[in-house]
Amino acid sequence: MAITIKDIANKAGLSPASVSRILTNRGRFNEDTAIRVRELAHSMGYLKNQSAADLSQQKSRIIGILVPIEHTNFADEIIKGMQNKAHEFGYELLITFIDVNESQQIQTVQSLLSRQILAIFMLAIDMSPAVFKLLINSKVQLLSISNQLDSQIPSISSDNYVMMKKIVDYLVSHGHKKIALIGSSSQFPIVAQLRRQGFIDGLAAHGISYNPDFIWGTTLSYQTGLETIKHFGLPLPFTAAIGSADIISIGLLNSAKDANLDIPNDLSIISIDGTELTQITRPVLTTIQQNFQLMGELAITTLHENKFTEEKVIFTKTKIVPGKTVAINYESI
Amino acid sequence: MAITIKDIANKAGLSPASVSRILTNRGRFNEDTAIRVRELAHSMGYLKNQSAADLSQQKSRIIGILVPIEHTNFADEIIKGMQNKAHEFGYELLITFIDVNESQQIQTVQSLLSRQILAIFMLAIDMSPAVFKLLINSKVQLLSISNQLDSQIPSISSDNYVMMKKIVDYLVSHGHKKIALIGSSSQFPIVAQLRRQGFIDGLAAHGISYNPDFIWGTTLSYQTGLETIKHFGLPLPFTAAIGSADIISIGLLNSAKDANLDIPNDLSIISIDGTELTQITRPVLTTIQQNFQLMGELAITTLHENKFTEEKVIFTKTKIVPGKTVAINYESI
DNA sequence: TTGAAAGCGTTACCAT
DNA sequence: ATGGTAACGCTTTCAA
Repeated sequence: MAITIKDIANKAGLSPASVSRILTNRGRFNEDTAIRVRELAHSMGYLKNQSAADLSQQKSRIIGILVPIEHTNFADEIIKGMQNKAHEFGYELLITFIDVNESQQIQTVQSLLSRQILAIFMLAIDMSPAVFKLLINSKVQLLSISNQLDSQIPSISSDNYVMMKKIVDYLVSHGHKKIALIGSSSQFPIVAQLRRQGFIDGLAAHGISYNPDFIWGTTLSYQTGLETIKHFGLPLPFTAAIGSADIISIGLLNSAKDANLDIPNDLSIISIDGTELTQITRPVLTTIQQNFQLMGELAITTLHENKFTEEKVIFTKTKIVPGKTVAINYESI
Repeated sequence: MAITIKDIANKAGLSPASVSRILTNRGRFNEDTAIRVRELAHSMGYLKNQSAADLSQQKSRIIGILVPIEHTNFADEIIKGMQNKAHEFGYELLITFIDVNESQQIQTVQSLLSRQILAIFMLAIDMSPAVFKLLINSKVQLLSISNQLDSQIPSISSDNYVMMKKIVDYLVSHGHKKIALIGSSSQFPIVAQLRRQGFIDGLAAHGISYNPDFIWGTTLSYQTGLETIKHFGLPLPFTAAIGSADIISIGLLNSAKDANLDIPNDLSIISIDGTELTQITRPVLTTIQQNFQLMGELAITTLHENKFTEEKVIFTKTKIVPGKTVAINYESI
């Protein structure tokens, strides 16, 4: 049987109430006895029973994190950012991987909900309607990170529309006019829509009308990148391509190599995300880097400061990190 | 206020005890009333308060997973395997990332321990002594995955000694006699020791005496791989190198490319782990693949069947997956 | 098959 | 500053 507050109270000649106040630093108590109690607790090897505390307080300090099981590597960076701040403010992160199986999703979410969770953060996830309903009804604080969902649910992400315009500006300033967007042609997530619109508007701002065929590929996968060259055939009808995720860009790079293309002279590539994965390719990828770690930190601090009622949509900055995969296109100049 | 068992009991004209028995499928009850109660619970939107249940039972179904924050990507595969089985048996996984900061490690472990956890699984982790002591004293079931610790603690991993001999056999059968081992020269983890010994004994079995200088690199990092060529200088004194982790092998591959070496003709590379990362390089890496997903599944099933008292060390099989980075070394034939 | 009641460990209110 | 005690929601033993 483990040591309880009662045991400490007995040994200290105090009531459980006092010990509780001291150990949680709540309410009034004498600092001298406090020192004694803390000492005692430590020497007796006391460990708080968090279930009892949660039950008593009808709430916990747990934040549930939903991560897609096929998670892109940037999820780790977001979690890292959250972890830093969570530790600082005394939150616990309950990380759960969810897969596409809806019944499993529901079970997972319910098991989170049954612990009087403080909030649920969703990483790059598009919910199925059933799960969505479950979450909405649960009244816990929701937050979508690196993706935007319903406008009701607060989100932290990059401004995908603006980001895409920045990318187009960058490529156009390097002489590119025929540009492809790979991996953002699906209807969901909303991020894909925003990116498409930013892409189209970005081109239009330079007086370039976009070619619908150049928006291709539905999934953010290596395979999508790998199939790009084959899909369009040689010679490629564009001089630059935007990979909607690092793993796509790597696939694209590899398929270009397999087709004996010279990167960046035969094809310029710029990658969205800019995780460390982009540093291990040859040539090193030019990217627009999202600040995932900051997203994670903001998620926690904003929750902690209870700011989600005021700010529904929070953007973090992106920056272009030049690598060796974008060349100047002299032909069009 | 959320719906409780009492609310259901009232509405059903039963006692809380009966409702509890029905909802948990424990003890005896009338199947007809059971159907009614389950129906009622569902329609009222009942959600079990798990903290209360854990408190009452003085235990939980939570398994704590400790993952190094700089985790290699195979951690995801292990977790995936665990997740499958955990779902099947009704366990909850509480995944926590721990970093090198010891005080943070202690806090993390304590927060796990304060939830009457069922077991703690450690992924590729070497504990600091303080944390180790904490865990040992806690009496929870411990398990080390993909690493071996103290012989007291059960582990699931590949047989690193045998694996290394297999690698050596493979390289020798391809005509290599001068072989380097990159990234396993540190004292810890124990895995590194086992690999070194397997390497030395594997060579000895072929009558090759090993060159201590060829065991180089302490960390399992990209950087280690990247610095290998520079460290040894050109021409390389060996014809084949073993990367102790995929990320090392990729670094090695890149530094070889940067030095204008022709892989595999100027240098053969074989990588340990064989995660999907090895498929996105050019040329594709030859690897010895560990079965991480199976490790994860075995972790859960062995716990579930309470077999850890019988079997302390469980090995999963490894297999060589040929890529394009090992060539036959004709010179030595 | 069902119910009453005690108990899990902590917290918080109200007294003192 | 400290103590007594009810309460949190669920489980379990024992009795009916």
